[in-house]
Amino acid sequence: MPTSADRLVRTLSQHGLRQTPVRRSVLQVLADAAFALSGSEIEQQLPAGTDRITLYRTLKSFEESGLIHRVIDSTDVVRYAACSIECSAEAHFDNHVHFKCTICQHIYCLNQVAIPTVTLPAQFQVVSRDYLLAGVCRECQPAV
Amino acid sequence: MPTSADRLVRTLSQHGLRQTPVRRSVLQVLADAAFALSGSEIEQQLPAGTDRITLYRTLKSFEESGLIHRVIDSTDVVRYAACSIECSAEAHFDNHVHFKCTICQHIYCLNQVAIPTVTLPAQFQVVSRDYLLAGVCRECQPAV
DNA sequence: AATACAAAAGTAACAAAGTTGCAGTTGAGC
DNA sequence: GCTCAACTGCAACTTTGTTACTTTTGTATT
Ligand SMILES: [Mn+2]
Ligand SMILES: [Mn+2]
Ligand SMILES: [Zn+2]
Ligand SMILES: [Zn+2]
Repeated sequence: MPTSADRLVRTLSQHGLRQTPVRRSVLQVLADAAFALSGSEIEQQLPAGTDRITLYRTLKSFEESGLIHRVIDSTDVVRYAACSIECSAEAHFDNHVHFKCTICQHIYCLNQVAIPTVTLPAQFQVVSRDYLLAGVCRECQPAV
Repeated sequence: MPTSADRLVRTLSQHGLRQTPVRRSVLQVLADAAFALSGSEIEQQLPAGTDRITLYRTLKSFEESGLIHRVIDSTDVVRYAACSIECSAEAHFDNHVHFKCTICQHIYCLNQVAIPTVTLPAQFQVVSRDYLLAGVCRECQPAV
């Protein structure tokens, strides 16, 4: 059976990326994360001394290669989550809704909830969609 | 008939905000804007010498008072647009879709297009929604 | 296994965006 | 016209991200 490390190696090579310690660590962190993470949140979970600039470059190439996707927020902080299906450098298929809890601040990928479409005024040509909900998550509901 | 300046004064006082030169200028800029503007874009349109810190504080209180709303983006830049209907400190009613053109980078408020709702897994309680489309706008369509 | 080379990492310097603390100024109600 | 909380202006700082350049390394080839 393939180990977790095997899977990392395969994912990187399938997307044409070289195997390096930083890349394996970053991918591991994002694959294990239950929520979308910001640059500094990822940095905190990496081996001490990992270079911040290299991290940003890694996130950029992961996003371009279709390993991760950006999760937007009503703040100025960009977060990332691992893509769950077969995204590639050619196209992302992350057509799902995101949910941000206003209590714990966690951002969930609701992979099972597709973004509904809208009808637009003529002449607007849509290429991608983002749908962000804010509210109170499962964990933060007041006790019944 | 009420002038543009009269309207600014009324809007500020209706939301319980004091009349100051900076506030009038910032509100004017956002009311005149066809697109959502970032902090520095607003700054460029203000009288020279207007303090950047005061601008940020003004945007914060305008947002809290319901004069303007945040427009999110897939970048780390926060933009603002004037609220079109009667939002207040108690509640915003900006339930419309936004559209970002990948050519001209302008972000339109599609005030006439309501955000469609989605059905969520149990226990997620929704408080607000954001819906951002990206693509090519009217102005940037290739010639026919 | 050694070689070659592009890709990635590391380092430093920098820039943009936003925040905090505090002193001074002013709008609006009395 | 006083009064004072609200607002402004300034300095210093933090966080996030970028650019330019040199060194190291992963991988394909011999
Ligand atoms: Mn997601
Ligand atoms: Mn809007
Ligand atoms: Zn929560
Ligand atoms: Zn355009």
